[in-house]
Amino acid sequence: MADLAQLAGVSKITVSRALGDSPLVNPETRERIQALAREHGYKLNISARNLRLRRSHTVAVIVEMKPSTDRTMFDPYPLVLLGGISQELTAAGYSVLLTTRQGASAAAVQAADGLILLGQGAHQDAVRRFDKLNLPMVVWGAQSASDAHVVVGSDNRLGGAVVARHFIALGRRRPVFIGNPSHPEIFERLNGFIDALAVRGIKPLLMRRDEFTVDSGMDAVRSLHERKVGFDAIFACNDLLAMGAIRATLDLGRSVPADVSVVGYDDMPLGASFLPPLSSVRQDWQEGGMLLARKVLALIEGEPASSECLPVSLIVRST
Amino acid sequence: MADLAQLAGVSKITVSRALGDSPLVNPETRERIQALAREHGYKLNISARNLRLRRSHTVAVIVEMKPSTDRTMFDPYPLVLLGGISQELTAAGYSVLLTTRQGASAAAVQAADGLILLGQGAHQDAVRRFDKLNLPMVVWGAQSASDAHVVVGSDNRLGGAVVARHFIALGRRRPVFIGNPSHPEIFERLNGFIDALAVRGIKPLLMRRDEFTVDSGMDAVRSLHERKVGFDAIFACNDLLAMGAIRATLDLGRSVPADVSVVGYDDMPLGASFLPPLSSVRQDWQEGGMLLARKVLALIEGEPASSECLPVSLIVRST
DNA sequence: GCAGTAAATGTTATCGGTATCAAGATACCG
DNA sequence: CGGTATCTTGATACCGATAACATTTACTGC
Repeated sequence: MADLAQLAGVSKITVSRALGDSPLVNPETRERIQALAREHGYKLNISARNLRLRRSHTVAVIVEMKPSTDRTMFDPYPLVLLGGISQELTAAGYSVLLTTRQGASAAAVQAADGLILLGQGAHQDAVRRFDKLNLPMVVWGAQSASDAHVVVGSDNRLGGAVVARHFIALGRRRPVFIGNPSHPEIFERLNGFIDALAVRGIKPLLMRRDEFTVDSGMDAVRSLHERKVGFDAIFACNDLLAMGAIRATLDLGRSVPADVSVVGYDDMPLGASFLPPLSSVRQDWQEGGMLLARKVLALIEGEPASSECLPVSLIVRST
Repeated sequence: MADLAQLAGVSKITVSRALGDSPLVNPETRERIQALAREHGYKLNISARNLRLRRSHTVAVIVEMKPSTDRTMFDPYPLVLLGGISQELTAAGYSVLLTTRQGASAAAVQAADGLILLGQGAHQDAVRRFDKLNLPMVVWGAQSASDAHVVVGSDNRLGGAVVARHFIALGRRRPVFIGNPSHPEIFERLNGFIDALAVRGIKPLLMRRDEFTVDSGMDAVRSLHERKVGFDAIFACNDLLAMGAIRATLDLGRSVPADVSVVGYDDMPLGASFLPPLSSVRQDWQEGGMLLARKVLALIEGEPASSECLPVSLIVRST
């Protein structure tokens, strides 16, 4: 910048102002300097600017990424969140620093202006850990009573309830829940499910399954059959599990949806093409991501931001 | 840091060295200073360090993200690339700055030490654009003759050839290719397919389909049927297309694989659970990501790095 | 006892921008 | 014509770290 100043015959600060489109500089001077900058391929040193402004215009997004078949944030679906976040932050002139839990100690995270945490961890441990950084922070996941921070998530409790009511309307009496309720989100779905069924005095059966795969879903239904447990409705907390459950049910010679109703969760694109087309609870990840981004930005600007729960909708197809 | 220095009764530079575990400071002093730093919650200012060291320890990853049903880098599968990249960079103490094409003008990208470009764009336009930044750059995608930069990609040509040989071994005579060859990678697959078939004097039929979805695959096969075109093998350049193709084929009353062989691409997890279990070409995205990361790191360190082509393997299941 | 060496710490300059305040030039007012 | 407001530009300091070189201290061997 000093060189550029000399070339233009002005001072550094004038160059700085010219490049920043400050109204303080004479339009002619500005044009001249900007032209010179382009011509010489001048590029601003972002680190220097960050230092001076005490702002990095960067938000760190921390994902939980375990190399396992367990439900990870790097699985296809929650990732759309990232798309929403990225879109919104970019529009506001911010950058996204992508980090994993392990890598979050990497220096650059500290330089971020804000933090978005995807998945608060089994026991909020992640939340506590990053709270120490003392940065504006927004968390994606299930809300809990004791939240000191801003949480954005979809209404898992409602998701469970909607499915329960659907089953009730169909006259189902022996519903089964398949999934792993040790994930806070899943736990909420289960609770919503249970509570809404309780209104009619129905108690669902919990089939705990840790893996969110087709095979796991098939296995769950086979296991029900072996144990000679009757059931006429299945709420799988993920579409893959639902697909597996449907397949196993059909294999057992029972009809879906005549004998057994099945509803999945996430409404993944493939679900509509599944045979039979899968009914599922849809949550708008994209919108969730955008909301997360807007909330951090607000916090960064010193404005208040509140937790928020996104609605979900039941997509009824053929199961 | 100045405050910390005063607290410890030493100079700033000693603090800097102590926190950096420099062997130049007395171990006792170091301990004392580090303890003080922890106690007072001191955090290094990364921007200042970046400025001084002229290094950000950050690599920008630029993805192509269009909000469309077209094959985007934000689709589930290529995203595993990001996992590999992230893992490797994190291990090396680097951070990942995630950017989209549009957002790549965002300041922070310039501060990166290196660039990873996922998808070089229809006509290498993206490559040229980011070349101007004059940063160490590595590109994921298909190699072309005129590459001035480092390209890492899986061997799409081999992928096509492997499928062709598979069909030949099965005695197939009328193969069809479904996909959109305007993507460089797909174009390579098609070429490998064509060339390997040519050895036996077989010419495949190209069914151009722009969307990589189940519906699109079904549509392709129906269209073949309507036009009364005979076929006994289908190579779909993506698993979803393959699934759709299989479904439509079965709907037409023909058997898979007795009448028609079908092979997909990507070997997505769901493929194995599909009915019938899908044969597919597998590429190791994770490994690709790690390789990309290692190459940029090498370039950043001033070491040479060469383009590389990852092997693929045909997973034969039941189709 | 003293030169010589190693260990520990300090002084100063610097990375490349921007905020603050000051100042010169020009226009406008009564 | 002095005084004030506006426009444009500049000098200086500063953001918070580290590199290079300087200095002090302790210890060694003869």
